[in-house]
Amino acid sequence: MSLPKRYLITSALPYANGLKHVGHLAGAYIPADIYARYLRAQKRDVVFVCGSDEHGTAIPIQATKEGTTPRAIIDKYHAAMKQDFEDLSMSFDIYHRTSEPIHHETAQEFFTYLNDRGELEIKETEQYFDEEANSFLADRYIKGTCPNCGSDRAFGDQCETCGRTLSPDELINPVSTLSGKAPIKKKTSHWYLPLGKHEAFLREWILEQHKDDWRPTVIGQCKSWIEGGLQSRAVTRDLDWGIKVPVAGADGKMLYVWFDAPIGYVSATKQWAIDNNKDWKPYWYDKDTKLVHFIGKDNIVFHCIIFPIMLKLHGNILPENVPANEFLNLEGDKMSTSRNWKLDMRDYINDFVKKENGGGQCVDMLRYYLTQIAPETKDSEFMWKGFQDAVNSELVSKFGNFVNRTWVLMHKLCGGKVPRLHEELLDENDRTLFTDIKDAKTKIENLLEEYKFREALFEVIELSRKGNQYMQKKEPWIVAKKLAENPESQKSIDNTLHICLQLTANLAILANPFLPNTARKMLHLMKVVEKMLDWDNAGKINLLSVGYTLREPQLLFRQIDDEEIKTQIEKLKSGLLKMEEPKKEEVKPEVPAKAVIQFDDFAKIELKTGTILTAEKVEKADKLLKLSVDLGNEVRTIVSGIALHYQPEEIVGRQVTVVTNLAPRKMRGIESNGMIVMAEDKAGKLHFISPAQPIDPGSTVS
RNA sequence: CGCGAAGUAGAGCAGCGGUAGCUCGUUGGGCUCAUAACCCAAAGGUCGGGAGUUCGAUCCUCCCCUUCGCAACCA
Repeated sequence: MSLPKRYLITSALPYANGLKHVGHLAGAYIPADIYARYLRAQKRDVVFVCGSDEHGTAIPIQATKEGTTPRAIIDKYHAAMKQDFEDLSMSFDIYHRTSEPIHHETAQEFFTYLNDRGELEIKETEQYFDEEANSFLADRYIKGTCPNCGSDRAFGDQCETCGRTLSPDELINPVSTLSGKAPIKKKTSHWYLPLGKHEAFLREWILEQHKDDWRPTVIGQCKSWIEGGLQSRAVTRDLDWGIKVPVAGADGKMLYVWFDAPIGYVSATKQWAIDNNKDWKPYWYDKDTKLVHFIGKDNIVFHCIIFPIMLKLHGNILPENVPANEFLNLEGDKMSTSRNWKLDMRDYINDFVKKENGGGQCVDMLRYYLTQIAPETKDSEFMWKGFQDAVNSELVSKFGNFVNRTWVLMHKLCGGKVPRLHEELLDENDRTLFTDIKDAKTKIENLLEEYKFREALFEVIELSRKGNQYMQKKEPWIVAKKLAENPESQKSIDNTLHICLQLTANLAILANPFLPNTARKMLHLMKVVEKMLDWDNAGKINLLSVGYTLREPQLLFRQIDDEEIKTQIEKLKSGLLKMEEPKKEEVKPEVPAKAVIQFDDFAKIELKTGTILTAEKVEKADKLLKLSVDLGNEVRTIVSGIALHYQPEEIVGRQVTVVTNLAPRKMRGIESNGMIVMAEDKAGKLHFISPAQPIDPGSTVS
C-alpha cells in the first residue's frame, strides 16, 4: 500500500449562532485533531482546516433574539469559537469563516461551474410570502390549523400536537409568525441539484467501494438515504442573508447554506495556501490526496451524499473516509442548548483550564476523557464521576505515576542522570518490555489509521501500565538497599531506570497526538527538543543519551477531587432550574395577540366551573387523560391532554373551568364533550384555572 | 399509536454462531520508590423476556417487554 502524497483533514464547520459544547468537541474536533497531529508527527504533508459557518436563516433569527445584527452575531461567535478551540489545543492549520470574500467567490464559482454545465435545474414553485415583512416564509415560520388533528398550533413542517409531518399547503388558515397576517402565495423559481441522477455513482462508490472501510453507521445511513429515493434539492433560497446567486436577475436569492458551507473547506484551504505561500490546488484536485471529513452523525448525508456529488461534478477529489461519530449524552440525558443541559467548552475552560497555571493539564484531562468515551459506534455518556475516575485512576495513577516514580528513583539512585545500559545484563523482563514498546507503536499506528481513537488511546495507557509492572518486577528500590554488600548491583538499577526513561520518552511520542500538552511537559522534564516527538522515534530505546542530566521530578497531572465534581453537577442542575423560571425578554409574545373580537363573540363561549370526579389514562396515548367532570346538572366525559403534567389520582376533586359548548370531538376513540381551560407557563407546564374559593359545580363563568 | 435507537457484572463499554470479556469500582492478602502502583486471590452476569432455526445462540428469525429520542438548536 503506497502512502498518499498529502492529507486534507476537515472538521465540521461549527454554526456561528452560539457557543459549542463538549459533545461537538468529542464528535468532530478532537478526533480530527488527534489524526492531524499523528500525521504531522509522521512528517506527512497535512492540512487541517475548519472555520465558522456563518450563513443560513438561524443567524438572522439569533440576531433578532439578541437584538442586534447578523454581522454582529457572526463576529461575536466566530471570535468566541476560535478562542475556545485555541484554548483546548486544537491544531487547525487555519480556522476560517464563510463570510470572507474568498469564500463567497469560491462558492459562487462552484455554483456557476455546475450551472453552466447544466448540472442544475430550475423549478418554479409557489411559496408563501409575507407581504408585510416582504419576505418568503420558511416552513417553520408558518403556523396554522392541523388538517389531521385540528390543533391550531401546527407549523408548516410538522404538527406538534399529533406529530404528523406536514407541508405548508396542508395547513388550514396559515398565518405568518413574522407579522401575524395571512401570507399570500407567490411564484418563485429556484435552482435544484438533482441528486437522483447520481444514484448509480453513489451506489458504486459508497455501497461497493467503501462497504468495508467506512463505519457501519455511516454506510447504513447512506443506504437508507439512497434507497429512500434521492430527491432534487434546492440550492438557492429567497433570503437576505447569505451568498448572492451569481446570475443576472436573481436578486434576493441566496445560495442555500448547505450548499455553501462545505465549500468552506475549499476556501479555507485557499486562504491557508495564500498565508503560507503554497498551492492549494493539489489538495482538492490531485488523486494522491487523502481527504477525510470528521463530523457528527447529523452531518452524514451532507458529507457522504450531497457534497461528494458536488465535488464530483466540479472535478474535485472525493473523501477517502467520513468517520462520523454518534452523539454524546450528559449525565443520563441528551445534551440540549434550549434546556441548558450541556457543558459548553467555554464553561470547562473557565472552571478548569483558566484556573490552572497554563492550564495544559486540564486541557489534556478533558481531551483524554472525551477520547476515552468517544461515541465511535453508538451514543455515549459524559458523566462527571466518570471524568474523575478516568483522570484519577488512569491518567494520574497509571500514566502520571509511572513517569513520576521513574523520575524520583532516577534522582535518588542514579544522580539525576540517564544511567548506562549494561547490555550484557539484559534479562527476560527487559527484552519483553522492548517488544512491548515496539508492539505498542504498531498497534497504535494501525488503530489510528482505522480511526479507532478510543482503542488507540487505551494502548497508550496500557503501555504505561506495562511500565509500572516492569518496575515492580525489577524493584530497584529493594536492590538499592543491598548495594553496600553487593556494589555490582548498581548495574541492575542502572538498567532498570535506563529502560524506564526510554519508555517515558516513547510514552511522550505516543501520547502526543492525544495529549499534546502533556507530551511537551515531558519534553521539558527530559530536556529534549520538540523533534524527539517525531513518530519515527517511537519504538526506539535509545532516545535519551547516557549521562544527560534531567530535570527535577514534576507531577504531570493533578487529581480531580470530589468537591469539583459536586460543584459541576450542581451547576448543571441549577442551570436547568434557571431555565424553568420565566425569562424577562419573553414578556413580549413571539406571536402577536389574537385579533380583537366583539363581546358577542366572547358571549358565544359558555364557561362553567366543574369538579373532576374521576380521571384515568387513555390507552396508547402519552398525553391524554379521560376525565368525568361534574357540571352540577350533568356529568360529562372530557378528554384532556394533560397526562404529562398531572397524575390521574392527584386531580380528582379539583375544581376547574370548562368550556361547555364546544363541539364534541373524538380523541383516541373517546368522545370528548368540552374542554378544560388551562394556563401554560413559560416552561410549558399546564396549570388549572380554578375558582379561588370552592364553588358549586356548574356555576357560570363570565 | 407511528418512526428511530438501545437493552451484556455496581458503573461505563467490547464481543456477535462454538467454554462470557475489558476498564473502573468492591472485598481479602502481600509489597512500598511513587499523586501510590504492582502482584495474588475473591465476589459479582440464567448476555431484557418468550418461541423458533441450528449439533450448538449473547450473536440469526419472529413475537413481546422496558428504556430513550422524535418543536427548534445541534457533533
